[in-house]
Amino acid sequence: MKKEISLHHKCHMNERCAKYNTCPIVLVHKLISGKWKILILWYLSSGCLRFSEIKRKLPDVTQKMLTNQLRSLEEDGLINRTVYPVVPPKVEYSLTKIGENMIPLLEQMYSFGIDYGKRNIIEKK
Amino acid sequence: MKKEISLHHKCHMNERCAKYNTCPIVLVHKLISGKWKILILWYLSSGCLRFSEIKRKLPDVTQKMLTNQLRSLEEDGLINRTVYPVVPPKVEYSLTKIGENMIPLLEQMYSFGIDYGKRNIIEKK
DNA sequence: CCGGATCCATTGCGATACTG
DNA sequence: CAGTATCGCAATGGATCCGG
Repeated sequence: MKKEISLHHKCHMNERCAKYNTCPIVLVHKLISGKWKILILWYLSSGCLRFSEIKRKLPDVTQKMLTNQLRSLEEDGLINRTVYPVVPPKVEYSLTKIGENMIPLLEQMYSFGIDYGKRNIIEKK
Repeated sequence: MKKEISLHHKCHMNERCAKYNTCPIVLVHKLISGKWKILILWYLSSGCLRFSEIKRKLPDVTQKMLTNQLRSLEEDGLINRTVYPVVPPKVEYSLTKIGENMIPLLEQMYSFGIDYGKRNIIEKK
């Protein structure tokens, strides 16, 4: 652990992370720091969902914004978008192969969330 | 793994994640989805840094935005802000105990970033 | 009906200048 | 050095319309 930290402690100055633009953590940051991306990926980690189903799970997001986020995730190769030419229209979203690799990360976020919630109760927030 | 997924596949509908506002992943999302939070936490995971040092590592962030993000992280109990009453002013930031619990998560993001980068090279992007 | 595109009103953010 | 203050623009939300 200590050793792992030492490998990046001079981020932007060592061989693994020589430049800001090629730093892996900067890359991940760009992928998931969209306003709703983590939640979208999380919901899709259980299986594919329709547009309206995702929207229902995200009460605070506007339709336009959700469309933007889904398009961005699609461009980054994290989710698939499947359009069924039926009436009424049906569009399904699912994780790509690469997107599925993010599931352990999402699971760990979930665990941290539980831990964080407990600590904040203890520390009376 | 499959079992773990089954525990949240009805997120917002089961006992662990009954409501949007109490869902652990929503909580984590609020903590780290700020425009620069992941990167700030990552840089601080190697040790405390001064305001100007963080700024130097983030060429694209404005001073105002960096201040906002640091204040928000402080409010959420993820980082400490230490002011030294000297001239010129000196302010240091570091992870709190809770913030340190996020380091494994950040390490996993870093690993995913490396993996994602490799795959995109292979798939000629 | 569903997914998405369009038109404004509002908010947030960046650039710059200024201060303790 | 580490912020605040101010202003103008770009991103965002809400309502509406559209096409299948």
